Amino acid sequence: MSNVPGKPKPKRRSGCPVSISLEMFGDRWSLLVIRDLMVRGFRTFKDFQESGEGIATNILADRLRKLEATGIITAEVEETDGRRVNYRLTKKGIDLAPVLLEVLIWGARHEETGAPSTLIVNMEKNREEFLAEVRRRWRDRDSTPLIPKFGAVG
Amino acid sequence: MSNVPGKPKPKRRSGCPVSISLEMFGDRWSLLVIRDLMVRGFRTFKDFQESGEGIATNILADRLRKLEATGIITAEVEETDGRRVNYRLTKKGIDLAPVLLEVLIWGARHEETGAPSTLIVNMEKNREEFLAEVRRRWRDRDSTPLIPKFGAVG
DNA sequence: GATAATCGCTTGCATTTTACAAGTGAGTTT
DNA sequence: AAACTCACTTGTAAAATGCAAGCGATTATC
Repeated sequence: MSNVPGKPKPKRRSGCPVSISLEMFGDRWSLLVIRDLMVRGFRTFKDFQESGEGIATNILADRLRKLEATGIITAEVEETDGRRVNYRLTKKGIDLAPVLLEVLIWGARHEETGAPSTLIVNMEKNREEFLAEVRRRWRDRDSTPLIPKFGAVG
Repeated sequence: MSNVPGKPKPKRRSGCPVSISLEMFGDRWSLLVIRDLMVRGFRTFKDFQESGEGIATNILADRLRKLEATGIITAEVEETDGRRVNYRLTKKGIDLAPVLLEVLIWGARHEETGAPSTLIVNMEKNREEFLAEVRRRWRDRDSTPLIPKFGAVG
């Protein structure tokens, strides 16, 4: 399964894990979709559309397709309603929880965000606890929101 | 220093720290520049150009400008050579180390990368130690590379 | 059982961003 | 002062994004 020499197929910029990761979710939207699946209990296309960030439907469809292609999420039609497609994080996807948590902490610390500082301080102090809860909810398919939709800044 | 009410300046998509963070470095290149400043000892425009990832010079110039504008890096002309501009991470910039580390670990775990697995396992086990070294090097302005340039996959 | 909603998209088009190649000007070396 | 290095800028084509509208397959309502 290794690259046979002479095959000019290197679509990757480099072998660096950071670079390879960024090729999968290094854009303005992918991590937001993952965030919503992870801590807001989103499951459907419509959920994302109405998330308030204002993602265009074609971009959303494109991102969902790509995230599925890279094995970060799965998509399956709901049994009880054939219109609905349920998106879920895979193990690979839920493993992005530490990344998301660090991004969240960094943003909250260095920018004026809508997140209450007490909540952030709490998450910083109890990183592992927070991550454990995220993972538990994923295992249990528990879709009740863990983190609220932060309001506007100020 | 707070936003005066009535000013219609909300260019931000939402108050979520993740969203705000992504507006600053959520693209294919910014985190690579930060990575190179952080663990490869890069300092100049030319360093980035030759990093092997193949960033175009206009994009690089744009990213450096934006990262400076958001306070993640600083740029100053070298005293001993007026042609050279030295880029450095600010405190805000070095605080992205945990984000980068988690992205690195995730990529190495879930994709076939050029990073030796022993190195990754080691970093996973000693996250804090690794971060402490990154911070020490930043404080001391120690530019010797901490992590090598990973080769192609395979 | 026809009609109207809902859901998850797709399509067309204008705008923005990116990629690629070449060039420029300030500063330095020879 | 000629050649060279460095950090960009400029022009142009290609690709990605944003926006509005539409569409086909369900499902709910009358």
